[in-house]
Amino acid sequence: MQGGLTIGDLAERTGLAVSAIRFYETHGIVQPVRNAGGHRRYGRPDIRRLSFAMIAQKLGFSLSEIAAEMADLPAHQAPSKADWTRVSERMRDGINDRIAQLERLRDRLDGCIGCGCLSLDTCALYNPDDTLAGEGSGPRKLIRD
Amino acid sequence: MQGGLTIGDLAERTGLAVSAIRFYETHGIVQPVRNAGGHRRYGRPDIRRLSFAMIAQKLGFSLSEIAAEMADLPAHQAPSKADWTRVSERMRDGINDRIAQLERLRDRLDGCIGCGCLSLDTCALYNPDDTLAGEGSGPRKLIRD
DNA sequence: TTAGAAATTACACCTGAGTCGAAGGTTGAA
DNA sequence: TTCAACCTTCGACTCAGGTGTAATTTCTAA
Repeated sequence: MQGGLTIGDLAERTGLAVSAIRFYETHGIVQPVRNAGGHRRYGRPDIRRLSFAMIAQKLGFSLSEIAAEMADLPAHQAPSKADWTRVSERMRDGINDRIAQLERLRDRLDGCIGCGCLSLDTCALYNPDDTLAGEGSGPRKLIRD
Repeated sequence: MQGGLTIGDLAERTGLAVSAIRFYETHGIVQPVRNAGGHRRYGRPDIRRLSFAMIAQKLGFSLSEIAAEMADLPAHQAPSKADWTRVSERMRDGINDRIAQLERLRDRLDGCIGCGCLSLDTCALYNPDDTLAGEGSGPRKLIRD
């Protein structure tokens, strides 16, 4: 074992699959050192880094966004209380934005219920500035006109 | 042409790519007939069916959900005003659910800002009943304990 | 009639967030 | 020393929602 947690230990402690932890490594979320045999060895702060990433994912952030957020933090070091506060405030703003977007959409839909026009030219639902699914890989072609 | 719109006509009228319309067909959203040469021929109601699908997508529904919704409606027929009202009310309910989910999440996060515990055992963010991304293919392994 | 536009199919490829399996190497306790 | 358990890499596969390409056929207007 010689200093550090194995990937299996980390998987057990975080509930993540071993494969997922390796995958997160490709995104720079954790950066384990290697022992003589080439096996990954993690520090205790990595548990917290992964916990952090898991929560951020639940909040709707992509792995790339999470990695960008974590890049500010020193590798091999757990996010401090101040770090967590700063990042979680940014997260809350993101959630609020999404709520507001959905509310605007719902209000527009309310205006349309019972209308049934579905006209490409006049329907208010056709040209919303904000599209729900900026996430994912939908049709990139925007509806023009 | 002999009766009906070509897939190109439909693409032009809806703003969708021809390839996307064919893809929607595999999901049962439109069901064109074929002419003697094997080309797809659409009716005018299909414009409305596609418009309907595009709006529903914006509202966050998957193609499968949309197809299920459309299955109630007669194929080759435009959704009537009553159909549209019924479906759009269901959609609004879906949006409201998602807003409520996000609000619960935000409230929990608010409770955690400044806490910084990130403890697997005690953090309220770890075991939320509702996960933001029920969509997509995230880690299927749930966090136990 | 004939050029060329538009249609057809089938298959490969893309992102994101992973999972799974094969084939082989390392570790650590008895 | 042995041997199971664990680890390594790499590539393929998943799912959604498509896009792009190739080879071929059909349609339409001059």
